[in-house]
Amino acid sequence: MRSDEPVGTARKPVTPARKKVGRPSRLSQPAIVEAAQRIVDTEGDGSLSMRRLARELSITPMALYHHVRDRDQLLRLLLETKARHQPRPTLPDAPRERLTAAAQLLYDVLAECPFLGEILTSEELMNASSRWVTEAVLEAALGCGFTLEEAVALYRAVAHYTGGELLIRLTRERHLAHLDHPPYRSQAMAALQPQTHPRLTALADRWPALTARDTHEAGLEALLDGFFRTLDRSGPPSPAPS
Amino acid sequence: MRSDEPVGTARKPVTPARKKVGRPSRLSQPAIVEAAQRIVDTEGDGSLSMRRLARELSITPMALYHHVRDRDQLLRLLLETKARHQPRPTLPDAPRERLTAAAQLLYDVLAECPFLGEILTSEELMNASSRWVTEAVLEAALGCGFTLEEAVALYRAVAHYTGGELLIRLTRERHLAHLDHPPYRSQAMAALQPQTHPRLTALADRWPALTARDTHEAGLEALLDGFFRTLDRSGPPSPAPS
DNA sequence: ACCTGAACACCGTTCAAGT
DNA sequence: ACCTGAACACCGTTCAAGT
Repeated sequence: MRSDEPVGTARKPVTPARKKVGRPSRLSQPAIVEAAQRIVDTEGDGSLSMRRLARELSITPMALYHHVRDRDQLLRLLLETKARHQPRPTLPDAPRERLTAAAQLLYDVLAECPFLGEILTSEELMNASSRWVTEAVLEAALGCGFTLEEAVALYRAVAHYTGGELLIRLTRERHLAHLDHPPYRSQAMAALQPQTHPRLTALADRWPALTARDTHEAGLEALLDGFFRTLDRSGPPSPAPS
Repeated sequence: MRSDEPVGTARKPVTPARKKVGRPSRLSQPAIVEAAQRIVDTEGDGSLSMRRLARELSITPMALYHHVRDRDQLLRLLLETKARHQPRPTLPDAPRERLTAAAQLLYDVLAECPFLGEILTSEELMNASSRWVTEAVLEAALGCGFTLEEAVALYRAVAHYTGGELLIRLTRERHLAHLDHPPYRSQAMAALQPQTHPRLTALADRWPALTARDTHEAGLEALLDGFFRTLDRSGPPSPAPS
């Protein structure tokens, strides 16, 4: 609920406490964002076009451009609004657990945004995501004893890992949904020659089961573990052997 | 060069050793893919549309659909061709170094594909990427003593991390290229309140420098380190404490 | 079998004009 | 200031017809 970020300002958001009481000029940035969210929820993010959105609001497509610079800005607005209204759980106090929870939070927040792939096509993940999640991860990392540089590097690694996982999973699900011909993977797997791809062919029939498992948490844990190893090395004595 | 995968088959690739000598019916899947690659190289992947491609080949857009099922297949074809022709360096023999090199290879191969984001919108990274890279990572992981399950989990974590990094970096660069208004990040950063976002505001001016650094290898190393830690725990005695 | 032409159902955005 | 209408320059793809 707190008004946390600007983002808006196509020209001027204005909204001067309402005109009087009559018609508050109908259109407003929040109203647009809300309508956009409605479309995404009911028809999927593939249906969210400026024209479709205008139709939803019963206005001309061009009217939108008075409250929003372009489609990119609309998508960012959408993600930020979502992130702002996301519940903010209290994180554990123990440093290591706090960091894990904060990193997991990034996943949870971003997972709410099926149009994430489109955002990525227009800006970085960190900008797109809500700043409070970033803040939580940095804070937790510093609390673990990482330096500023290390904390930022850690944040970025977590963001890349998380973003990659989500993008791949989301698009995979979307794709499988409306598919008539058998998934491309089956064909590709079936055509592998054992002599050039021994492990893949050996794995072929178990691959679907193996990749269906949710390994996000395990991978995240490994990633954080790896960063903690560098901490252990530099933290105690021993001035780095090699 | 070796013909490694099928992928093709819109209806039938045919190409019956050439008609005789006259005109080999002009259009062919390889020719289409090559033209597409030319467009991507010279005009960027944003320009690669079926219509633009048809213009490049001086044919009707619809003629393409005789050799390629749809735009999705064309993109996959493009990535596979690229991956197939990519040099295949000999990896080090030492297991750990071999795994690191194989994982790095995934990055190198995928980095060659600016249209990667579009592929992701249509299939998984592993399918899209060349199978030989996957094979190399699995082989290296097994050589390190991981089980099949662990090796697949490791591969997936590496793929997600790599995919996320590349997607974010690629789209960031593309975006910065044609940008008139100041990047969104500056605005967003400038508007942060110190009381709610103390570390981010403290970092604000150093952020560009910190995020410009290439931290891919460090993060990858950390991720692999983390997986090796689980190995150390289960490998020697001690039947898992908790 | 391979290709064309016309059409369908869309896009994001600019520009000039209305109130 | 806020919105409309018409237009520009595109998309991917289907369908019926030509050779």
